[in-house]
Amino acid sequence: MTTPQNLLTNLAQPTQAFSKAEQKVANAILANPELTTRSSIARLAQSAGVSEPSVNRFCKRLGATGFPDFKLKLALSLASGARFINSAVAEDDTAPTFTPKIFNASIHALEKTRDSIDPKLIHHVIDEVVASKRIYFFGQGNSGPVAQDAEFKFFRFNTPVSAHQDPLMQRMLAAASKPGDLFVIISYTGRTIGLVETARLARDSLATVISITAPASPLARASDLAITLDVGEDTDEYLPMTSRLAQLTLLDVIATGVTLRQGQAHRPHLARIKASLTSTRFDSAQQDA
Amino acid sequence: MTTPQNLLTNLAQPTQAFSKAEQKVANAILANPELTTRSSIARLAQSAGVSEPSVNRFCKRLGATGFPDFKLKLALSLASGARFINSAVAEDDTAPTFTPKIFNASIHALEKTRDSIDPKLIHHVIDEVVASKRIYFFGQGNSGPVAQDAEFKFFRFNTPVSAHQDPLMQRMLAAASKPGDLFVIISYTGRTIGLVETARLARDSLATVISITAPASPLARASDLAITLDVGEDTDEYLPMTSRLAQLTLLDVIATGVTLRQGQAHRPHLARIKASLTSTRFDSAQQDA
DNA sequence: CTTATAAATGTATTTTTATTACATTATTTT
DNA sequence: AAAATAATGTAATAAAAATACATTTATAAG
Repeated sequence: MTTPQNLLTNLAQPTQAFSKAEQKVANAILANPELTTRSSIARLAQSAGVSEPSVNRFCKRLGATGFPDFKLKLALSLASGARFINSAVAEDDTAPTFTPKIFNASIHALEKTRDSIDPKLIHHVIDEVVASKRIYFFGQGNSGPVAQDAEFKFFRFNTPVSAHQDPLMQRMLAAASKPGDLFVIISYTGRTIGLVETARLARDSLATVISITAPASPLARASDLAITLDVGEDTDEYLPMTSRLAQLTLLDVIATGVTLRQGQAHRPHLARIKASLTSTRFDSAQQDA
Repeated sequence: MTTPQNLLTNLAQPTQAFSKAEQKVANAILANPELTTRSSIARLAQSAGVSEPSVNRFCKRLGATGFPDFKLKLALSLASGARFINSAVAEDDTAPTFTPKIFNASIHALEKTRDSIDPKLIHHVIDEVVASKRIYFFGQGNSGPVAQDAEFKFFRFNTPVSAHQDPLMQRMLAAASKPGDLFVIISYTGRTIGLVETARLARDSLATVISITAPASPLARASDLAITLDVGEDTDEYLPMTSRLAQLTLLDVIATGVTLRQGQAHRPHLARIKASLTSTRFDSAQQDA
């Protein structure tokens, strides 16, 4: 997550204090980074119009132990798609250019989330889910569908589960809750007033509240456990979505954890659900997703 | 998307017809692939207990032009997280081990989708969306929340839009449709009987039908335009989800395309929506997602 | 405007690394 | 068991990279 990813972007930055020869090398690499990863030092030196030791020095200056190590890091940096990550969609983009940009932004968000998740917290969350007698998923606006998706996922377990998007219903359920009830509240900002109040109501009734939300937000503070997602810079000013993918994947992680915890015991239950769906299909017993 | 990703997995497969010396090389690499990417051929030969040419031959057998090329491909294969991709979640996994597995599976699915999307098709879809007078998003089961998410995304445009999960409502709307109506039908399998019939009904009424579904499925055939997603091997036998992420991202791509197409004209409309949400927040005008 | 100094770059050499040609050893087939 | 074939290793060669050192170029002080 440190050097490799930024190597290419580093090269391109005009702020870099490169000497003349080094700048030539940087330009030659930037002209065709892909090729550089398969070039010899002699070839690159020639195409840059400098001597071989200059290339070597360039590599060392950028933190590599030598030219081969530099090539390796360059290849890694290319593979991680760093080229696109910071490039927001622009006015003059067309389908072939903005499509990979959006996918890369999503991929990047998932990578970031993956690397920032604390497994111990996940473990605790799974504990709570397994211990609960009833689960409610709450979300408003864009997070509504995420809550609904979670309902489908968790329906597979024997614990009663439901998702709600209506603020009034959420409030009523929270007020009427009791110990053993688990509320999973999803909000990107963690600042939606209704949801924060709902969390407080539920905790007043001694129910458990887990939130999937922004770090240090009011909702995070109002929860027993908060899984905080900082998907970061909204380069994507048009329509934020990456956070939802992170939320969905996170819920999948939790659901998987619960499945593993329950072990073999619940397999028949799953098979029954699957079987109940086959009649609605043309053929193939595969699950709609 | 071909060799690099599979290199490591290839090595590990016992089905591979390796000679004795080659097997030793494979084992030595598998013992520490990360180190191998930075090793010389001599070092690897020694740690494998074979001669240098044996290592070289091994590399060529696996499709590389030589040892350096092999190292490059190996590094790439490591970077893409290939290690985890085919490793399904196992019974004895714990939070620290299955969490990255699930994230990697999702990331892989998005990468695969990104590389398989035809921008021309996206372009056509955007054409249809822009040309439509009314948009309906249909999904059932797990695809229901996806449709709902799409509704939120497309609500930002001036075209009336709604999402429906109820089969009866879907059927009624399709039957009552007219030219200028656009139906976007989301189904992972493309075999849900109700949705396929709905598509036919809509087309009978001269409405346009776009589906996001499986290749060569009944639904794909019943649509005017079909964006087919083959997220592939369901290693993830527990809870399929990767396809939904691909669908969501794809819808985001389309929505972005529409935004770009409409250009500046609709900016005030967006600003109005954003403003209407601020009063429901603790502070910060940020958008819930 | 020179001259000392330091920085940057290149040349030539050495060292390391990878590949090839060929000999030897195992393995299979008849 | 002998011939043929495949597999592997040894030794030589070629390629690549790094180093030491010379030369040039730039910079600053007098």
